[in-house]
Amino acid sequence: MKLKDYTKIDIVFQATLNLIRDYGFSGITMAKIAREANIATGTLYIYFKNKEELINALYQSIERKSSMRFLEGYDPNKPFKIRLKKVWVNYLKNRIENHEESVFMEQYYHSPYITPSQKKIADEMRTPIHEIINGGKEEGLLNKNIDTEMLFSAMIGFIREIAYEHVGGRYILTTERINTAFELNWQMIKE
Amino acid sequence: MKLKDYTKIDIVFQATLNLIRDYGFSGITMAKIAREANIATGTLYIYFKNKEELINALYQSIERKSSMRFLEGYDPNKPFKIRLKKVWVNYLKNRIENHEESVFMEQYYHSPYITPSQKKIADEMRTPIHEIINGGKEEGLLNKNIDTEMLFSAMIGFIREIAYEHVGGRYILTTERINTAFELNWQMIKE
Amino acid sequence: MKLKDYTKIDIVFQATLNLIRDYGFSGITMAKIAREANIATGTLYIYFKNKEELINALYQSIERKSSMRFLEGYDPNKPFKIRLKKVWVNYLKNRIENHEESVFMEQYYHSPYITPSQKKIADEMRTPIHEIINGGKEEGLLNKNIDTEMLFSAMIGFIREIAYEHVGGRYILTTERINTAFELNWQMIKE
Amino acid sequence: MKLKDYTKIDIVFQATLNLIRDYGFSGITMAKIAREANIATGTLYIYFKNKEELINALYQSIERKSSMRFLEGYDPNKPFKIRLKKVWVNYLKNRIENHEESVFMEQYYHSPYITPSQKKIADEMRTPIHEIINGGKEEGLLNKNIDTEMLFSAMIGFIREIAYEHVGGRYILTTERINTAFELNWQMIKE
DNA sequence: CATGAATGAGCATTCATTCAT
DNA sequence: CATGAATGAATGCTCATTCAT
Repeated sequence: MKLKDYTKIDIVFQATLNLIRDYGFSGITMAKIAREANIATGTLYIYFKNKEELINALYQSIERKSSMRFLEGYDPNKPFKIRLKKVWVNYLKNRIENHEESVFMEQYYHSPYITPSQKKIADEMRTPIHEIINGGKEEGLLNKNIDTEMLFSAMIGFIREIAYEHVGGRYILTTERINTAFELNWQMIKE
Repeated sequence: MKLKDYTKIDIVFQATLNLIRDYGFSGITMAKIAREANIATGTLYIYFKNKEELINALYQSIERKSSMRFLEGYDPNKPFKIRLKKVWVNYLKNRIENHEESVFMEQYYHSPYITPSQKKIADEMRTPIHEIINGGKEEGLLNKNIDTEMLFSAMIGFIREIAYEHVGGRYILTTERINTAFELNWQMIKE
Repeated sequence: MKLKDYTKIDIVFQATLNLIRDYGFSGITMAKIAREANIATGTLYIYFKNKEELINALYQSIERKSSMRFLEGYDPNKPFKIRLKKVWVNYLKNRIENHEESVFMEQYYHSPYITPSQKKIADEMRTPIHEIINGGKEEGLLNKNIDTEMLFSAMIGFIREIAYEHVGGRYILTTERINTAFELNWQMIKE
Repeated sequence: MKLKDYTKIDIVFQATLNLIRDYGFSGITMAKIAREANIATGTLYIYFKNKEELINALYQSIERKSSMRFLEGYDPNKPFKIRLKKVWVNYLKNRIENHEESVFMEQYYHSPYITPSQKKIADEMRTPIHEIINGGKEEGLLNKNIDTEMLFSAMIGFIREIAYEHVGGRYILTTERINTAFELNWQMIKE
């Protein structure tokens, strides 16, 4: 018997992301996904009950992968600013190197596919970084008078924006510029 | 010559935005738009050659309207920080009060409907604010060593983020919080 | 505006019956129905929400039509045997002249399309004839010792069977044979 | 040579009948049959070339089995009426106890699966009973003036009808009612 | 033999667009 | 202008059949 080939799932995910990159979220069809993944349409339905489940599974896969990337190389013993910069740069790199995924995530959030429970999970994804910020406040390094949500938004929003500028070719990020950006952000949130 | 009923066009635009808010970009159909606007599907094709043109016209309408909103109450004679805050708050208010429009704009940017020429126009929409920033630099009030694009991103990204948090009900903005946020941003970019 | 053309519904019904006659109940598809009716597939969905509703509407239409045919030319003032023969012959003629409808009805009864409520309605369709039989019992013309259901079955089953034989070309009914058949049935049920 | 596992074929047949009972003729798929029979879809194709052959084989199996059941306990030495009643009751019992088979047979007869040659075989299945009737005529016990086909129809149609009523729960048959029914039929056809 | 993953033609249904009124 | 019925290509999905293991 031919065994289920689970690597096919990743091929399908990548095919879907490619199509979203090229045609947008509303341009994807099961037939296009199958063609891009070099499988038959029917095969898609072996691995996913329907289109909705494919999209949702892709979302969860990306969420899991990017969550892991945020903490890559994170060393809890290093000083706070070093640790924060690590996460900050990881997040920026993730948005740049996996730009299609980021685009997908944002479009998914405003699509009919997302369910309230998944929306909640997406929202909760932020808590690990909130905790890092709170840790910084406790160490007396971050401004305790500013709500964590606001400090978080200041960083996340900035990163998102410069990542988009970079990917769009309007403002290419160099190591120097990345360092500058982080310092700018640091000035903003530090005590 | 009798002019076309432009009010009806606005009704169609609003209907489309409502649907995108409720069902997402990929959930809209010409039939749904017509029903939501209380007209016949055929009537849509009197005002718009096809779906693509409807979407594009909606985009341009929103762009025009929001550009105007940015400079509402802007007084070139006021001091720089006042002027900047005016634009800053206008931008924030626009994102909150016309959230559907903002969602549409971002989804449109990643849809098959946008053309390269419109993408360019969308990108150029940023120049007025760039100019304000450059004015601030010339007055010696903003950090000249930081690229305008970066200062711009720091502001725009932050605003976008807290607007989303507010609309999503996760971090409700009060006048006080808005003031705090602007001051935070100001600390970041000022000389 | 082009008005809804309700004669189209009958054309669709006839097309469906033709297909069931030629390919059987399990051989019908919406595309085939549309082609046979000389309309576009999409048009079917203007008149029927989906395939199930089309089938159900066809069922109800046939039921209504055949109910009417049973009592055609029925004169309540005529003697009982004459009246019974009228209904008996009407039923036989209906099964022969509208054989496709009869085949459809029986297949429908054993299909996934029928709902319990419609099954009940189908069952209740028998009551008018039950009442005629009961009338005959009261007049002392039919055997009171035999359950109405049984007398009913004896007639209906016989008619059904000879109608099938006739349509299948195995035993062609002439007026004489029909008369003989009715007399046979009458001998069976009379007092 | 090892014989194919004929038990498995019977399991498949039973599974198919179950599904037809529950979902109707148009609701059966090879996958459902396989699942109901607790085997893999591929296995079905070891025993049957394709779906059509499976259906046809099921038909022939049922035909063979029910033919045998008609003459169960039939004793050619018994008096005619006893012999006729034996066959009559056997036929009734068969329709009741193997209701799914009966439903299948009738649906099959009006399906795209049946071939003209099989239709002929199905029609010829009636001859044994025709012969019994003719025997009765020769013994002077049945009405010679009535065509054998008509006498046959009067019996078969009646039995079919009361069997359906019984299975449908509308008119439950007891031994007494069965006896009454046979006597009714006998009155109708006897000399 | 047995399995069930893989296939792709075919199905029910939707939807942008046209057209008769 | 306005309508909504009509169209048929396209979509999501199913299913008989094949095939690698």
